Amino acid sequence: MIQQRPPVDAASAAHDRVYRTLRTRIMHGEIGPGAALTLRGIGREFGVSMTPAREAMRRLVAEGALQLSNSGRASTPDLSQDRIEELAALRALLEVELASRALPRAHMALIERMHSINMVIAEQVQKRDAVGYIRTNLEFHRALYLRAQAPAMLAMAETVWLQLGPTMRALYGRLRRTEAPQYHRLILAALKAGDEPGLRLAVRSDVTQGLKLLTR
Amino acid sequence: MIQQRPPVDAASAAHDRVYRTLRTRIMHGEIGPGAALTLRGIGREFGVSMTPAREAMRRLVAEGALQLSNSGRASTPDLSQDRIEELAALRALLEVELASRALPRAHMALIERMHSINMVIAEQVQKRDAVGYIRTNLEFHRALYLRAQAPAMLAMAETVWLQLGPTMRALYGRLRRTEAPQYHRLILAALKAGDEPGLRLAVRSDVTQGLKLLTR
DNA sequence: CCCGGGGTTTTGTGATCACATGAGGGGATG
DNA sequence: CATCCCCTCATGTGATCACAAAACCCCGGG
Repeated sequence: MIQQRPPVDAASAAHDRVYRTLRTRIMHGEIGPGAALTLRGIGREFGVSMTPAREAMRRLVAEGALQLSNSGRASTPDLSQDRIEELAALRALLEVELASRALPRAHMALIERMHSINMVIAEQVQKRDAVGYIRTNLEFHRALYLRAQAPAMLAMAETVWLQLGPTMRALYGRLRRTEAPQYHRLILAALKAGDEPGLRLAVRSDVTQGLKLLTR
Repeated sequence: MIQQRPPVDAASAAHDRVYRTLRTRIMHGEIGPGAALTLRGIGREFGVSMTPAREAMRRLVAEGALQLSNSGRASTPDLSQDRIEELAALRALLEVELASRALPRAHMALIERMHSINMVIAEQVQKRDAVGYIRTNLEFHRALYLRAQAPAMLAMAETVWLQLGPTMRALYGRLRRTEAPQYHRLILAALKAGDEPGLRLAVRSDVTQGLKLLTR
């Protein structure tokens, strides 16, 4: 067989490329809940052998982005009601803290950038673009949390997003809304005012609102 | 080569056995910060090839139990001061919530079990058994948090424990204490009294006390 | 005594293969 | 028409190998 040897420049390793692509796909809700993934299928799609595909899959399983059946088959998780509520509670816990830590460092440039991101969200809601909505919504939150200077905490929050990805797709897919999330405006207002209690409440409301639509 | 085929009974898969063993070792502080691990070394120790060793290592890296150098070498993390403080804050955030959720379900049998675990901790402090101390201390906390019925949250807390494992070893190794942690008594008292604010404060104090010894 | 250079060894990455097992489908039987 | 069984195929697991690069070591020069 032809053995080509691409450079192993850390970030360009095959397993890492596969991992990042799949991770983004799952986090953004491009894959619905319960979808199955196979090692040879992934390998075929990315033009690699089973080895890097397996490493990427293991990593995603470790982060909760994929579930393993008792026979080793991997699929995106189909979360129970309890699990969804628990993950929403985790989002609230982590993101309220992140927002709180970011508040003193949130200058006008950041707020303006978040505002423009929110405009994009409004467009995507109009266009019924569920994946774009999820991606841009996460971008909105991440822009704020990056200012918290708390990488471990942000990583944990992203892990929760990852676990909720496929479920969020199912949620927003059936959602019939025509305007951007109301709580984003509250978040922006609290940031401008330097109002920490208001910010905490607005973030908590924003991250738990989606859940409400699933439980009823 | 001799190809022996052990049963693949899910939990008995080689990569899983390697993973669980290493995870326990790291979480309990049996490995100091900055220790390097090699795929062939792990394979040799567990009598397996590089393949399951690699999967176990990747999984541990994904959970933050191991760091990857820019050339792919794995080692236990040597945490910066900021990182330690952040992880301590995460412990506080998660474990206070877990304790709070466990409180209504904490009956007398649990409290007695936690009390007896605390006795073991006192013994291990006497014997200067750092690893035993860490292990039993985690057992104390886990016994309580299991009652919270929040598996995702507990998993996150354990991930934080895992990242702090090697550092905890370094910490308790240099610690010269002769009695069990004072805040455990406060936790037990608050549990008996059903005092939620007291419990939250006691847990927060307990998980952040160790940090204080590192920062001064 | 310190520092750099070159050769050797170790190490991670990815491909390929053998094997056992679980899943899926088709046909026979009630 | 439903149900169960068997056969086939697909899939995960683990071993082994080739290769490139990083790490290490030892020695010579300053």
